[in-house]
Amino acid sequence: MKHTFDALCEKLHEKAYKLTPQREVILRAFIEDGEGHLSAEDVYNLVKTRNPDIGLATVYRTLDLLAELDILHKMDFGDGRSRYEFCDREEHHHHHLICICCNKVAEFDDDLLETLEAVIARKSDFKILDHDVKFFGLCKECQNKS
Amino acid sequence: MKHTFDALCEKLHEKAYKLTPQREVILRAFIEDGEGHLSAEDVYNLVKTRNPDIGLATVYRTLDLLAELDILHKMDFGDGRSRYEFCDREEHHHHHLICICCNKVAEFDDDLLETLEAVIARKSDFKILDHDVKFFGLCKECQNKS
DNA sequence: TTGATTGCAAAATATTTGCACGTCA
DNA sequence: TGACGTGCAAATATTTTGCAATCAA
Repeated sequence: MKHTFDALCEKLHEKAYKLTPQREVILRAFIEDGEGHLSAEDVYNLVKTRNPDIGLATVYRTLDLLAELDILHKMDFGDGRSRYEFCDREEHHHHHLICICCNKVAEFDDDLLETLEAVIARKSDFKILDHDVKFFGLCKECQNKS
Repeated sequence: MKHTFDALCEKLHEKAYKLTPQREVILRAFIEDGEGHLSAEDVYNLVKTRNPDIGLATVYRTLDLLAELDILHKMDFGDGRSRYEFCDREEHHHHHLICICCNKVAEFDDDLLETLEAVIARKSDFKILDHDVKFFGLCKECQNKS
């Protein structure tokens, strides 16, 4: 928790960006939120309780910044809005299980995908830098709904 | 090619939908286009040469319809617009390789992912119905640019 | 005939940008 | 102090929707 702020300060300093209350409170929203997968509007609403004057544009700009600094990872679950979570949780081997019934997003850890990346690298001339793997289906609760 | 139209007619009939020139010409755009991965605007532009009076809203409505009929598959490459390709090409084991430099989309066939799905099904209580796998990186041309 | 379908324009949604003002370093 | 950052409103971009006119079955 503390080290996340320290990392922010350091990375901001490196690129001559400034530490502002808005940036701090937005990062705190992610630290305090257990769920992850926050959208810009989610963050905006969380942050407004502590900082009612913050603008939505600032939230967007800050999320971009935090993604550029490799603190947050921007992702897309196909519902028309971008979502963000901490990069370090995205250690390249956790995948998202998206329930098409209740829209909950669960996670699954696995590194089998590295095998697939190795196959692709060998068979094609494509240099893989990142991947995005989503599984759509029914979560436990929705399976039992009938 | 012919069978695609027949499939359309049959599926339309089943649900009491009508076969209109607009629907026909939009489907034809996909048949005649080799590349695939067409966006609504791509389709609109292709179709306007034969049917200059068509409206963009009709294109959107028809793409939704064709997706509902399992003729097209709606997908999202994270560039802020939806793209569509024939369902039968999406036989659950071809993945997309998206170049982060030139935005070209290549494809890669593999069924290794079925192994991963089996692992997930066994270890979690999630019933997988579909998946979406994208790899981001540099295509051959862009690797040789710098 | 008649309900589905269309084209148009307006609305909705998510995100970005210009700009005057404010603030961190 | 001065460049960076912010809030607001307006602009974009994509997709959706209301509605009167049109068309397929």
